[in-house]
Order: sequence, then C-alpha cells, then structure tokens
Amino acid sequence: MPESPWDIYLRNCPCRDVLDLLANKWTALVLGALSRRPHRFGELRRAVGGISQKMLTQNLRALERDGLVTRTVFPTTPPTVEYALTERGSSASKLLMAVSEWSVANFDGILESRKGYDSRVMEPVG
Amino acid sequence: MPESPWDIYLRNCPCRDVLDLLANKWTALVLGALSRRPHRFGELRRAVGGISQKMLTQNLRALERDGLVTRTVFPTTPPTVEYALTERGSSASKLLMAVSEWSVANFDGILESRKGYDSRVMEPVG
DNA sequence: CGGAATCCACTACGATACTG
DNA sequence: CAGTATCGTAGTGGATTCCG
Repeated sequence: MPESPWDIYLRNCPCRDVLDLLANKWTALVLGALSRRPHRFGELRRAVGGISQKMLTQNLRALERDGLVTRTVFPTTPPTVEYALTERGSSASKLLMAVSEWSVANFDGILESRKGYDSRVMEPVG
Repeated sequence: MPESPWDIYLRNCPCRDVLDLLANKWTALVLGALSRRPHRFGELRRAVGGISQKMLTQNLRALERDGLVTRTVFPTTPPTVEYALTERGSSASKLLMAVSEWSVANFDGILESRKGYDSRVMEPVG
C-alpha cells in the first residue's frame, strides 16, 4: 500500500490552509478560552496570555472569516465587542483541547527525552 | 467560574512549547505520513509535499528531540535513514490525524463562510 | 475599550551549493 | 541519498501611536 487516496488528496488540496489555521501557535489557546464562555477582546487577551493585540486581532479575523467565531459589537461607550464560538468553532475546539491536554500530559516525558537528546548531541566542548 | 486552574496552568506553563511543536505547519502532515509506515527522508519529503528539505530536517530534529520519532541510520552507501514513530509520537499522531480530517471535512463549509465574509468586508471599490 | 496603522527587529523559509 | 552551510528575501510579530 504505497499511498492512500486520503494522503494524496490532503497533499494536493487547498484545504491545507485550513489545517494551517488550526495548526497555528495561538488558535488552540484562543478556541480553548472561548470554549468555556464568550470573551471580550482584552479579556481574551489576558486569558490566552502572551499574545500581542496585533496577533490576537489577526487570529480572530481569520477565525471569524472561516466561521469558527462570531464577533458581536455592542454600541456602548466605550465599545464592547464579544467573541464567541460558532457551532463549527466548537467542534474544532474539542479537537484542539485534546491536543492541548496531550501537551500538558506528556510534558514531563518530553522534558526527559530532551535532556537525553541534548546530552547525546552536544558532546563535551572543552 | 472566572478561570479554571487548567487555564492558568496552561497559560503559565513552559509546556506551551510542546503545543507549539504540535501546532506547527508541518507536524501534522509529517506524523500523519509516518503513522502509516516508517519513511526514508526523501520519501517522507514527497509524502508530505511542498516542504523544503531544510524545514523537514528541522522538524524531524525537533520531533526526534521530543521523542516523537526515531531516526535510524543504516550504514549503506548511499546512506539510508529511516524515520518512524515512537509510542509517544503515535499517540500524538492520532490527535493530529483527527485535526487533519476535520480540515478536509469542513473545507467546503469554510469556503462558503469565506465567500460571505469577503463580500461583506470588501465593499465595492469603484 | 477595541482596534487600525506605522515602524522595525527578527527569523522563518526557500534556493543554491557543497559534503560524506 | 541525506544531509550541512550560506545567503537572501519575505513575512512574523512586538512596541508604539493614534482613532472611534
């Protein structure tokens, strides 16, 4: 079995830019936060932690464009904007939550692996 | 319930660089290919499609360092190097395969969403 | 508050050439 | 074949400033 049709399809398919959105540094964290409840912009920024306003804006725009989150503006002063998951975003978030949890669960083992690798690769330099 | 302990933990935890590895443009594709069978370098490059040799090398090193793939060198000429999943890599690949499949399954709907978004955002310019 | 716009450093990444 | 090394470019992403 040299190659499955699925592989070939995925490799040639423009849908890979969807995968790129999900496999983004921030997407898992953003969707994870929104999966618990809708957030306002600044609130979401704090919830994610470490993301600049620019990146968060960019990510949210992409997510909104692809129909994973909704953006609702309340005409108050100062402005209030609320981001929430759509049905589609919710289903994506479930997958990405699993990935996040895997990261946490396997972190210790991975640290061990790194130690071994680094000591093997970086021979004594003196 | 303002914030779960899990959120706080994930936000402050260095394990986020593990998430960064998984949420990488290429990781899902590489692990996906390796999940079917071990691959040699060039073979893997073709299987993934569109990745430069440099990027593939970098990714494989990171994956090896974190104990997700093994790298086996056979002292033949020309050299043969085989990459395969570890137990840990296999468990990660299962999650990422689900993400890939989600991308394929939701691609059409997402395209629709984009069309709507773009026509809404980009007003007639003339 | 929730952005958009500008500036700028960094580095990601591809193309090319060379090695074992 | 499976890399490493070097270079150049294009984009990522932070800091800052300004606006509704």
